[in-house]
Amino acid sequence: MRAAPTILHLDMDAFYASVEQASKPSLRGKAVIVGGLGPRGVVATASYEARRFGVHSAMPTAQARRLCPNGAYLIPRFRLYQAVSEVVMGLLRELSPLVEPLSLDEAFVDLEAGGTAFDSESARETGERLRADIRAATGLSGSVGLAGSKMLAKVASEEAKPAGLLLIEPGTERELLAPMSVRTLPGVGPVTGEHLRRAGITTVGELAEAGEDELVRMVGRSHGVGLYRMALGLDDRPVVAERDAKSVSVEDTFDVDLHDRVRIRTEVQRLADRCVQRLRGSGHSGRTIVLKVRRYDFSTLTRSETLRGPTDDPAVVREAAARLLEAVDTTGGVRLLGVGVTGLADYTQEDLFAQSMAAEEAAAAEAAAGAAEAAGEGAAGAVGQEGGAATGAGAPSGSAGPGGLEGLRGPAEAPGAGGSAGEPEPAPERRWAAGSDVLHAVHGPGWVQGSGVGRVTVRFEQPGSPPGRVRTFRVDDPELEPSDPLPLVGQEDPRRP
DNA sequence: TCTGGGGTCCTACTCCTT
DNA sequence: TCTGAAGGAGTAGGACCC
Repeated sequence: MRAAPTILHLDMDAFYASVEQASKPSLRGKAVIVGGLGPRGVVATASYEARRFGVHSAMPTAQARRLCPNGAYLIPRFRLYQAVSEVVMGLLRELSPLVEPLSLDEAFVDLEAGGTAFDSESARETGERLRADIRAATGLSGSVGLAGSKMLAKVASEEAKPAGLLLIEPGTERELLAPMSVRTLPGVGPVTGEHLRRAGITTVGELAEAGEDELVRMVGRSHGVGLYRMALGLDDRPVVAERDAKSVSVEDTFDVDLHDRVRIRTEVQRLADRCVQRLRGSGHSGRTIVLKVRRYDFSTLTRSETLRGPTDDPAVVREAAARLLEAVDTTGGVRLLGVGVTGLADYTQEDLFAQSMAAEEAAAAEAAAGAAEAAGEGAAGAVGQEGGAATGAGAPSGSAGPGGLEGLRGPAEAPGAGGSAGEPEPAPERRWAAGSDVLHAVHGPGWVQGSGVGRVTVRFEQPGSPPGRVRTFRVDDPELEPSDPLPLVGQEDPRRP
């Protein structure tokens, strides 16, 4: 084990909610809940004020609303969080070339490799300076853990929350860990935790006492050995700056279960296209196509197919996903569909056979679809409740997904809006998602506080300004338009009148 | 109104090849 | 030619993390 506590773990406090509070002065000190706002949405992050009401991550938003009815409920704005995260990661890279991001708001840094710390004192100074720099650059607070290993540094930052710093001195690890819950250790979730509890093991100390053989017997070889080592405070995993992605996937949960087979097929095709877009965006191709289906009863199954070579051809992925779907019984309804690609490569060696098959099958499918349409309303009739775009039933509750401003799409653009037959549609009503940024020609920048019955309520304020005033407009007010988020720290927006 | 989305890793099993 | 062992690839499911 390392002698010096020079592994730093940074964890930003209630990151998404804190960014929203920094961005919207009227929300500071208030309960803010960021997550999916649809009927099946869940909480991504709750501010500390909201946590006092019992709201926490992964809780269904509906439950959060019952616990905290007066909170501000906002959709995530991933592009903004990404931008803030890049600022924070930039500060970490000034400390060391060995920075391992775990997510937008968390990272490990090997301070010794960067020459910025070599003992407890210099590590603590570096950690304190980092926290100050982050606050100056973003206005946000982060918690810092310092220890001789990644596992301990992460435990330390968790203990330091919120807005603190904890350094675990070498030699004190076991004493510190012993009284902690086994759930403190990474890799011990609800299932393993319950498993251990039934065996009478609830603390890390009891885990260490149980011994390696007993743990292996209980939770399997790999997990058991790992748990035992962690219980002793042993962890020699290095900080790894570059990690190759191993899979790319997209999935949608629908507000209402899908029953219609045609609609399910269409959604799978759409997901396959989105997945390939992502795949190409990351500069990869992949060899194994995975279809994920969560049924009405929440049971989840996956089906996969491995091609002869990696592909990034949407037609190939679509066809593979469609073949996999054929083997799945969707009777009873489907609440989630997903398409993923694994076995990634950074080159494309097209499976020519698959490609030509795909082209042939696509042509055949098109011909068949044309024939079905010509045959009349039969297929459309089977669509049943999900077929109507007007109700929005069956639309994915994807507001928690990347691209946060999805909610601003008009119904006609929204995925899952349903297949509309050739009739001309009236102009869709503009939708304004709670929390999204807007710019008004007269009043300047603001954000959507709420909308409904043809009205949208906007609060005009920006980072650095005092809490702003609220005004209500018609949803189709031509002077109101969606806009990009403003930086959290820095100059006021010049567009402000 | 129960339970998101995007990942990683591990285990167990089957099938095929050597 | 048949049989069994070993190992790798593919597949499916589950736990966990943020």
